[in-house]
Amino acid sequence: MKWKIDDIPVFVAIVEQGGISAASDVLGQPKSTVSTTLTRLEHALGLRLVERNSRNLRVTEEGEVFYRKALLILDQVREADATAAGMSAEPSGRVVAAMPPAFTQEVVAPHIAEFQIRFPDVSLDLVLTTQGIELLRDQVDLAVVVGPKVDSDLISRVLVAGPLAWVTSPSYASTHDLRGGIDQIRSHIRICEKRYGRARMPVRVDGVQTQIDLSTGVSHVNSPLVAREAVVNGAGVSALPRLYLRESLASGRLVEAFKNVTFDLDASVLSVVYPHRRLLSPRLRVFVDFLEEICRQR
Amino acid sequence: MKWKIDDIPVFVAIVEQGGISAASDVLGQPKSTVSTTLTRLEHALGLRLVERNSRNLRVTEEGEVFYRKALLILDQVREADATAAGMSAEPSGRVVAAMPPAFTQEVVAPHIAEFQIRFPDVSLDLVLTTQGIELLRDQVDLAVVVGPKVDSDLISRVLVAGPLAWVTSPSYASTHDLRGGIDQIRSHIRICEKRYGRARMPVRVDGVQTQIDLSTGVSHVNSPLVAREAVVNGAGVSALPRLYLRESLASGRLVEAFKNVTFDLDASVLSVVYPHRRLLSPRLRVFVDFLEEICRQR
DNA sequence: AAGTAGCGTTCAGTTTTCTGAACAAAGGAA
DNA sequence: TTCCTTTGTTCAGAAAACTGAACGCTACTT
Repeated sequence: MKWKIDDIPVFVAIVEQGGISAASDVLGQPKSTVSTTLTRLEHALGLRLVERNSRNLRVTEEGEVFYRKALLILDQVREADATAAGMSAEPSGRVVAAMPPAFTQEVVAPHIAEFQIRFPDVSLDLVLTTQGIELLRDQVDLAVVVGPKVDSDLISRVLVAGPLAWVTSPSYASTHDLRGGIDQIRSHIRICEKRYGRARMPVRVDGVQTQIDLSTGVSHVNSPLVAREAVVNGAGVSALPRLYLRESLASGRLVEAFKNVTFDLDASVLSVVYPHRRLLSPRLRVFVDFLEEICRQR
Repeated sequence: MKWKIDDIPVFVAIVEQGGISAASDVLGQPKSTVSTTLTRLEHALGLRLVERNSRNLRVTEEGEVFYRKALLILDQVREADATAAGMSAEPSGRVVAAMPPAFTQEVVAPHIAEFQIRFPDVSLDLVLTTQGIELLRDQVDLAVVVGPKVDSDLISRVLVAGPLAWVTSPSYASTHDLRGGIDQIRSHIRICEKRYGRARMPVRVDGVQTQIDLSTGVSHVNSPLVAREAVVNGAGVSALPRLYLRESLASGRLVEAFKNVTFDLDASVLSVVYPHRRLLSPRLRVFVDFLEEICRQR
């Protein structure tokens, strides 16, 4: 096929307007462009579509037949254009998001209903994952990941950045002496999240930089919620992101401990990563905004 | 609408082949062209159609929707292309031809049935006219005209070129002395076609160039058939194109006279004129060929 | 861990298309 | 018959698109 589909609207305009000058007015193109376009189409098709001189124009029989076919093409083109316009104008469709289980259960789940009310045409496909995510390979739209992700291709926006807090159950606190130096403090820590379970975890004790061993003899789990439940049930003291502690502290199920032992800022960071800032579809944009909003509220 | 319809086949190939390199192989285009074309389409639509890196490609949800619309466009494009290919390959449709009445009745009419058998999909619309023809103004495809028509725009092919012949009825010849000089000859000419009715019609008498007055005292008519019938019925001698004399001479209804008085060659010329040599539709081409053939046979 | 093949993207030079200006032609008005 | 207006066409310069070459990246192989 040697003809250009983009010549179709020009040909249709010539036929319908009855002339090249009139067609150029309607198309908003110079008449030399319109004239040359018609000539090119006729040569590519090997058909004389229009007989014309400076005063008369006559659509040939072949031109009439091709014109009707051209109208069908334009019908479909307008349909596609309208569909594309609709897609880029309002949020609809499915968002596939990979997120950590704890974050999803504790932070996102309570707000899903409200998101659905606001954006009825957007469906969520939430993929709880504990492995590293690659958007393209894993065929997901976006991901919430631990850390301030920096990637040359991806856009990263920090959702949560804050310190950890030491917590224990009231009963544990009332039956144990939580005072003392680093060694005494260390003896109370029996479980913590795996990501913090380092042999030399940097902390400040009374403002003085030091390190604490959260590796040897401390149980690890890759879920802040499980660590939290263990502590609620008497498993000593643990350091957890404040993100997951709001309700437990408010209800008194947990109490803060070791207030003189603090972590550096941003020990607990979660980011949302997605491929582009430009041409981000409306539904992705609103979901990212939604995640930012619910994290800001905590 | 800011996107190019010609980008559609490229987009469809990328989706169906699952990659830009594979699509470029199928399309026969450089991969830089394919890559740039996709990028341009996405920006024009304001939609990310395809997520991709050097190893993975994923069609977005918007891309899937637009792809289905694109398939509908391509369906119509293929339909139009096939229709155009059919039109340029075999003769069909209507030919509108303006021709002189005598020529049509005497030369063309006897062969119309045979043309219709050979080209069943071609219909003829024969316009008998005695006025000058302008193809575009009069909305006709071609015309048979008197003379070796030369026009900057039109193609002209001579159908008939030959001398006139002097004829009379046998009874006239047997009751009149047709011998003598130019003046005696002149006295027998009482009717001729208007186009030859000139005061100084060049002829050769016994090979010697001279002129004969066919204007004064000679009846004129713009039909060779009417002049012929008049002569058959005793109206003296007339000069007529051989084109119209074949049956009459063969049957003995007319006999030749003044064999020593001849006209210059090409006194009687008919040409077919049509707009173009290139891009001549098949049905016009076969009709022109048909006219040439039936004239050649006479 | 290092090397390799093949992917998609980008850039600068080449090619193609677009178009303003000028021209020839047609038809209407004077 | 002459003049004028508006048409469609053509050409040369400008603008846009194409593309070969080079590059960075990814995943597989050694």
